[in-house]
Amino acid sequence: MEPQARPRRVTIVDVARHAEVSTTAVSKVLRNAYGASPEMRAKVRRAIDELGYRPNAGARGLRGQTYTIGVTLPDIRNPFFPEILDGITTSLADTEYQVLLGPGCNGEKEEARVTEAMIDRGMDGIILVAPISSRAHMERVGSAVPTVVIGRHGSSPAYDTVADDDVEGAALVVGHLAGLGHRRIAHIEHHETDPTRLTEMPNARRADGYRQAMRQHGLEEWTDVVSTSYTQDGGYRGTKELLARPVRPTAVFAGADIVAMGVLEAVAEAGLSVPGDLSVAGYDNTTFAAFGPISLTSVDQGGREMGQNAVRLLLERIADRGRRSAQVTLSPTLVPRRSTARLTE
Amino acid sequence: MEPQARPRRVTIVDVARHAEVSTTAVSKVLRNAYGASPEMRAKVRRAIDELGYRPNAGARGLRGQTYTIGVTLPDIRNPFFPEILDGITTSLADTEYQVLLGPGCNGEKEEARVTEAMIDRGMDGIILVAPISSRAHMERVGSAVPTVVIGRHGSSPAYDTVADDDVEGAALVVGHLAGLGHRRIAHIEHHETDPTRLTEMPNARRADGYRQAMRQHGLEEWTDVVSTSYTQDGGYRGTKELLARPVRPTAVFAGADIVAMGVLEAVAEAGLSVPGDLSVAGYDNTTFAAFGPISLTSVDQGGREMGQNAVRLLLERIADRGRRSAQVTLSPTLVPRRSTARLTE
DNA sequence: ACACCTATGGGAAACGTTACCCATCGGACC
DNA sequence: GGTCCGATGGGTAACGTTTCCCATAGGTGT
Repeated sequence: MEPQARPRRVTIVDVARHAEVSTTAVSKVLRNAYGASPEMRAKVRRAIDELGYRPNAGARGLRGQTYTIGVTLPDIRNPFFPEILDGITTSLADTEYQVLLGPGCNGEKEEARVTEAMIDRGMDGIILVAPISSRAHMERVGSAVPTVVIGRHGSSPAYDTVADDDVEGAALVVGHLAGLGHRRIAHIEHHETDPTRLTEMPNARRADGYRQAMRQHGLEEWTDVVSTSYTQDGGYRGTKELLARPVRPTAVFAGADIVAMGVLEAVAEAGLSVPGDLSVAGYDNTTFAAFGPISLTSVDQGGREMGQNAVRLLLERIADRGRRSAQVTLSPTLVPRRSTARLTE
Repeated sequence: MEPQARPRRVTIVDVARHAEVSTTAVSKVLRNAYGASPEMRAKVRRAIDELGYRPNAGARGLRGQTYTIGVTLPDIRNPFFPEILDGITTSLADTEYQVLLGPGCNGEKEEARVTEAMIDRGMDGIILVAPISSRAHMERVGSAVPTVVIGRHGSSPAYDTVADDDVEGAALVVGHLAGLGHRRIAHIEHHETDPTRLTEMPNARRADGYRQAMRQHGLEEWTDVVSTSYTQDGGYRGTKELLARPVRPTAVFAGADIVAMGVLEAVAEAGLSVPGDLSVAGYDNTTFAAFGPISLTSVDQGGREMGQNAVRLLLERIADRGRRSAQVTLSPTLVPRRSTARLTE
């Protein structure tokens, strides 16, 4: 016996027929639009329930909205992003909108593919989390669809931004370490050359903030920056380099928790201990940092708040595409843990 | 100055006009369909490039496919899932399909919301990763859209499955620990009561495999299962309970790496050491397990292969919806690391 | 020279929904 | 009693694409 023909999905026409009204009426009820009496609404809703009708998003998108928000993440492995995502999904939980994520895109080309795909699929809004795309590309996205960029500085009329104050975050770490008596505080940064990225990318701001803070604490002569990348391997390589210095640093400020993971790995491999031989601090306050046996001092960006703010801005912009673009900056906080300790020498 | 009216997106009609052919012809070229001469194809492709045309997925979906594959994950924080995802995206990289992820859904209701949303959005296929939904719900999804379920046993005509042999995986762990001289090997499982889930869920199979293996190694009298959940907190609570036993186990088999994280946390808190006082093994071989300072013995399920197999099955089923459902089972392998050691007493 | 086939191109009707606009019906107001 | 207005309901043309089918042209075989 052949599997019988798939039953056609129930459409707005079926609902209209069943409720003995027009499709227009059903559409009005669905969208809570003006021009439907309470009795009408009740009748239509009953028909919808009885038939188990669900609107086809593609067809809706052809005329109006798809009720879908796209979110891109650069790397699904980075434990910071789930926080942001939580903020986004909880803010959107009791709206009609549905969140869909792009698969982790680790290159500029992949990121472009995903954003294009989202535009093609008629997303009502897009949230780019820590994108690496060029400003021009983000503006193209923003001019096609309401867009909010998380974790990128620099304002554009084409999109809104939400970011933390990375300079302040770096200052918190340096201040904390200096307060513990450290002077030789090194920093591992993500290498960056492109001039606009040097202004906009958080990693560049953190490195700047580190340099400024070292100066302010009179530690300029100990400024020591290793340029690798914001990955575990980058932290590993950077630490190898630092440990080979004639005079070793006593503390390392890793630009991200994921970098700190590499630092801890290299330190363990060298037979040294944290914080005994080296204090280590990260950035992002991921679940990894909070994990007991690791207990990494880190900077909390307030991922949930970032997500919530992004949603707020996005919904505002969906409601009024003409409004001026906004930039939200959040203050980071330091979360001291056991990976940093007073210098005892 | 008001922002000028958004330029209408270029459509197939624009392309047809620009290439001086019919829209039908353009459509044929887009889909590599029969009935277009090489010259026609060239002409149309040139027009597409010149105009920067991109097909509207929603409109396509109304008649044919949307070229979109939906993937649901139960928890974006679990570091096992990125492996599977990598397998999926690389397998799909040079096809026309685009992957979109549902946001982490930690409950049966959330999972249903996401799967429904994906069906509404006309996904051509859906991959459910480690779903917690009832079998009935999965069959509903499978009968609406080609579906592959990863990490769930039990066959259904409505969908294909890909899973590892959890009984064998548990046996690998027990065999490894027994080989190191351990006898009091405890297991932390995810609590399960629903009868069909007891057959289908990997956690239940692992617990079964543990019991069987203990018996086969003549260690039945030491069988000790603590029932919490597959979360970090579950591991923490389970370990607390185990450490309070009059006679403590010398080894713990955590049903998942995320559970092992909780185990390590509780052990550290109790001032004990791993593997000195307690050997710990996990399951999933996540990046966390591979992390040097942790170095957790774990079972590798071959996440990438799972993802690749799922895509293969899904594409087959999209091509032929009538074909019989298939079940793929992969063999797990043990990855011994420093968290397990020979018993020295 | 004729019928017949194949290759190529296009016209037009879907697909499911929304937006625009018009029709109708009471009741309020002068 | 006539006019006007607000509330309610529906008809219909989009939206951008694919699919079904028909038309034409040129070649092949007899």
